[in-house]
Amino acid sequence: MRIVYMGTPDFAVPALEQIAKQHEVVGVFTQPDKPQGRKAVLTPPDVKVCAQKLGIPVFQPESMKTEGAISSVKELNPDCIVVAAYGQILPKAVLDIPRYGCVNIHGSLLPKYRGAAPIQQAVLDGETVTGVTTMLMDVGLDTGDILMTAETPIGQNETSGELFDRLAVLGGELILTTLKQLQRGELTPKKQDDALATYTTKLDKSRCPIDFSQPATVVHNQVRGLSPWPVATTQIGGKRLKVHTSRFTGGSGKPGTVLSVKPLIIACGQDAVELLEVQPEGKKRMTAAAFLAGHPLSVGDIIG
RNA sequence: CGCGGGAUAGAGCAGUUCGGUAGCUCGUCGGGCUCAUAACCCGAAGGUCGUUGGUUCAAAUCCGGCUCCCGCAA
Repeated sequence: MRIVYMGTPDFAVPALEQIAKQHEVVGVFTQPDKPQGRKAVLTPPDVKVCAQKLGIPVFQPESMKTEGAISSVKELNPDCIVVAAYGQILPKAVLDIPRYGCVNIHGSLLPKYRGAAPIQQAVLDGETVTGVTTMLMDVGLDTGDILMTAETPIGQNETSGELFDRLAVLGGELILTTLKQLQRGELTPKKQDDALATYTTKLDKSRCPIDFSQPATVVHNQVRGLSPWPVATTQIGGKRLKVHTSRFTGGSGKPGTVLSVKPLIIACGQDAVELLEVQPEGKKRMTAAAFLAGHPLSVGDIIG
C-alpha cells in the first residue's frame, strides 16, 4: 500500500521502520524541529531522523489544518495514513483522504486511557496489564473504532520508559498485521464503549513531589510512572532530590522516616519504599549508596 | 547572551571566604577477629585538584579564557 506516516517521538519510530519494510511509505509528517535543552538547540524529532535515514520525504507543517498541509497529503495520494504519537489533531479534510482511512496506534487498551499519556498513566495507576490498540481515526480524541489490540503485562518494577520501548515494538508488529488484514477486508471495526472510557492528560511537574504519607505502592508507582520523565522528587535538607528508582518493601514508621540506611528505606503511610537511584540538584543520578557517602543520613531522620 | 549548581583518589563529598605539606565517608588490596559475615579491628595502595594562561617566594584556593556535566525555565 501507499502509506503516509505521521508521528513524532521515539515511540513512533519502530512502527515506521516496520511499515517501511513491507509498504511504500511515500511521505512522513512530523512536528517541526523544536529548541531543546539549555542552549535551545534546534532538535529534529526522532521520526524525522529515521525517515531521512530511510530516504522518505519529510513534511513538518505547523498545522495539519492549513490548505498547504492538506494538499500535500492529497498529492501523495495515500491508500492509508498511519498515525502514532503525532501530536496534532487531524481535520476531517485529512481523515477523508485515504481510501482505507487513517489508522492510529495508541499505547493503551482503548477505551481505557485515551489521550496524551496513556502509558505513563497505566504505570502510575499500578495497572498490571496494558497494551496497544490500532483504530480507525475519527474527529474525536482517540474515539475511533477499534481494529486490533495486543496485550502485555506490566512488570512490578517496570518504568514508563521501559514500557514505552516495549509498546513501541509491539505497536510496530500490530500495525503490520492490521494493515494486512485491513487491505484484505478481514477486519471488522468495533465501536468503543464510551462508558468505559478514561482520559489522560500530559504529564507535568506538578505530579512529581512524593507524599510519603501515601501507601508505599502509590509512591512506588509514582516513581516508576514518572521515570524517565519528569521524575518523582522529594525534599532533603531544603533541596530537591529526584528519585529515579525505587522498590516496594516492608516496614513501618512515621511517613518519611529513614528506617534503614543500607539499603536506604523510607517509611510510607503504609509499608515502605527502598530508594535505589537518586539525583540531587545540579548532580548526575547516582545510587543511593553513593549519595549516602557524601550526604550523611541516619536512621530516624525524616525526609520529604 | 534566560536563571543557577558543579568538575578534588574507583564512587560520593569537604577543603576555596582569609593562598602555605591533600582530607572525610565508602570502595579496593593486605592482615586480624569470628562457626561465619555485607559486621568489627589494624594497615596499605590510589589524586599533575577539568583544561589553559596570569598574579605570587608559594595557587585546589586569587584573576582571565576554554571544555564538559547537571538542575530550573522554555
